[in-house]
Amino acid sequence: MSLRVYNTMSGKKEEFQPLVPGRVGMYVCGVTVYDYCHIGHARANIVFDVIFRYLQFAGYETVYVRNYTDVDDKIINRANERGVSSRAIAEEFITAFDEDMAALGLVKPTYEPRATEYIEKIIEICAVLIDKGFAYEAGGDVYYRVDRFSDYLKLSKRNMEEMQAGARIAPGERKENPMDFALWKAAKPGEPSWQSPWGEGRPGWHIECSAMSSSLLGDSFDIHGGGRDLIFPHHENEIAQSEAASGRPFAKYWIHNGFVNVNQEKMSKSLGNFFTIRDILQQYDAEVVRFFILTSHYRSPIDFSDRNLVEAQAGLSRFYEALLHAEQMLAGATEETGESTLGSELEAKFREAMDDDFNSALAIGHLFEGVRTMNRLAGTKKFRNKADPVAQVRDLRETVLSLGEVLGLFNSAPARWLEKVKLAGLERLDITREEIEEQIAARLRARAEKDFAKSDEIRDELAARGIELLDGRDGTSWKLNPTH
RNA sequence: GGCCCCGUCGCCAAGUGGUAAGGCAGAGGUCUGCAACACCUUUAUCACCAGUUCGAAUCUGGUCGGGGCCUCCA
Repeated sequence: MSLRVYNTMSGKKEEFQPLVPGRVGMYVCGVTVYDYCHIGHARANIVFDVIFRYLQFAGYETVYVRNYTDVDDKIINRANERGVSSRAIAEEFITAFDEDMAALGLVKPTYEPRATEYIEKIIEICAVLIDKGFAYEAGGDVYYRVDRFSDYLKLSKRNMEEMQAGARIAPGERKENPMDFALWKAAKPGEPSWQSPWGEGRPGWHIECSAMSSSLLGDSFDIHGGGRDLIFPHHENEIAQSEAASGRPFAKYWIHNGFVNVNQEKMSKSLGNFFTIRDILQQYDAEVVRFFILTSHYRSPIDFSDRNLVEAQAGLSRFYEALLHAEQMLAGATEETGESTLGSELEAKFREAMDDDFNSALAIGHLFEGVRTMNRLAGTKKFRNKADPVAQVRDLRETVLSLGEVLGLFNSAPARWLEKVKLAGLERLDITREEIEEQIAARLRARAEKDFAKSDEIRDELAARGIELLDGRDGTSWKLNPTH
């Protein structure tokens, strides 16, 4: 089975064949660093984090580039509002971004370039484009001449006439055509600027990605990713710049992730349903957020809501509880001679799912089935003395863990993770662990005296407050009712 | 207006021609003092209509409903 990916350019799933066999170059548009990241950024970055991990797992030597846009109108505006330099704003939010991504458990890309580190390359591309007639200078600005690039709009499949009907030239711009876009902007007072053949100025938004991708991955590379909203104009313009400048095809596969809605509505500041990653991690475990995102296909829209997150937590807990149980059962196992093929069977299904355009939702479905098998085996009578079941549970546990690693899941020690989620939930329920333990002790006394009425009363009271008691061989433990 | 996407069990969500994965919730059972956990069993013909086909949730056309992009945006 080989990898197939959905390519926005063709609108179809295609056989994945990298330019150089066994190697992949992937460029993903990062963020403009002027504010904290929101749940939408979390999704995009988690999606490409998993694609990166899976490509490596599938044996591709992968170079992953994700940039920081650290010079931009929004950064400048924010800097002016606060009366600090735009560089200070950029630094502040690059640090915040790094913290957020680390909190979400993302691996580091191979390269994380900043636009301002590639000014020379940007100027070079602008000059080449002017040379070739694809761009022109006007009053210190440099614009891309859209009419000259016959493949323009091939990615977004839009219609030039229609687009022009609605396009306007903003005051101060000196465009030949309203559809032309800025490659270089003449400096205004107080703005960060660099010396160029056209005077002091700064790069436009799109050119930086052309500069960084060609510098780090070459003129042609395999995968270019980002959110759906970047298809037009950003990615369309990148294609126009890069292909016109190099005369060679730009990215081979275009991968775009779907949006995040909040309670069925588009997320926006005006609706007040705008959540930063920081907000969310106050309330939910990072792995729950990741799990939630990966249980839908990356191209589908997803709905961020309390109900959905609570469900995700219940699902992830099922994995950790099974992992914990398997660990405990294995700890006392005496048989070492059994055999198992269950792990490799599970891995084959997992690969098949992920090979089909990174279908993480299906892959997780297979993992759930693996968990059920594992639970069933570990629950058989005299389990510890049975050679094959012991080997099978051990095999499944290791496989679930290693495949989970590809998705960035199950990284925590099960007991610790379950404990952490439990304690976090307690704060919300307004009950302390001491209180619960006192109640458990009281109930145990009642049970010892066979006063089951009292015992049940205590249990029901706790249940009403969201705490479920579990009587086990080694005494009574408790857990939170996730749907309480 | 242009381009694009979606409508699968109470909820979430896979499935793009061969007769509907998985999770949550629910029901019955095993276990349990009774429960919970875990396990077993169980719950859909895929918005609607008309076509194509031996055969369609999957293809085509239409209807209804929802959403996105077209201005900065993951």
